[in-house]
Amino acid sequence: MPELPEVEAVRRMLERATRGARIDRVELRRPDLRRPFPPDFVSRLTGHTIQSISRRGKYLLATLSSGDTLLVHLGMSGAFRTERRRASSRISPPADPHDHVVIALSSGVVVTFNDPRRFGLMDLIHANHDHAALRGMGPEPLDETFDALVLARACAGKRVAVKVLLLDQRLVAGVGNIYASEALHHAGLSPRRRASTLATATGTPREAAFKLAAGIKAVLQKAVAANARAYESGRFRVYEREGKPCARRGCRGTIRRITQAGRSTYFCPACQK
DNA sequence: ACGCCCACCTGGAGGC
DNA sequence: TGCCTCCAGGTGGGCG
Repeated sequence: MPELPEVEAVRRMLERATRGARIDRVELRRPDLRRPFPPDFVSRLTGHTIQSISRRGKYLLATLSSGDTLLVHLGMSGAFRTERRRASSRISPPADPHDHVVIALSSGVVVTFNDPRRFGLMDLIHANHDHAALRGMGPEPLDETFDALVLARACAGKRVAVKVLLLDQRLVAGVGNIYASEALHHAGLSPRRRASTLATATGTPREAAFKLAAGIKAVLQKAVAANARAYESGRFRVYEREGKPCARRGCRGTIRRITQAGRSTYFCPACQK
């Protein structure tokens, strides 16, 4: 469940479950996810302590006592679960064929990474180095560094539909297909609108840029506060609500689904202009 | 640089 | 029951 709010919920869970514990054992059940694990992956994790878990966009970063950072992306279907180690076995049994990585901690907690589609990613970043995946990533949408001005500058001159541009992690980090639709609905903007219409030619924000920046912050903030439980409860305003009435107060529109850049977009033609 | 398309991989849902 | 097609929340490479 991997857009910013879902990744943030995973971060909180992992931080509670792993912080301060030493990695006693790492088991790779296959040689790769989306890409192969680095050759020294297991040895560079084993014996080191997890100091903190942070997040950048949709990436999780575990800072280790060695100075290395474990980088994780959940892809489309990646998930972590944690459990107390069984007294009888050193490591949890291979219950699921998609349990690809099993990490046993000194605390007795076992962390398992499960990912059926295997679009996930794990890599190690050496101390004081950066990583190609994080280079060029846009600002955190919930930081003050992200606002209408930043958004407008990124939109200026772009002919692409604004919804498609929102999926570009170089513009803003962590927005995916669900929250792109939700943010545009919140802002009352059509997903089909050209990105360039949010800014003047020189990148000065128009009214729509203020609305969209606020919409992105509002939907993400709300989802983070709810610990990203909206997906399970189906509590979105437009996402997967094709044919249902628009949830906006006073709007009599019906939610439509269209395809943009090969992905589903949901919106209300009546109140999103 | 930009915008578009496709591939990566598995599983679930729905049609016939 | 089975077989087919389509769809899914992400990313990145390649093409014109």
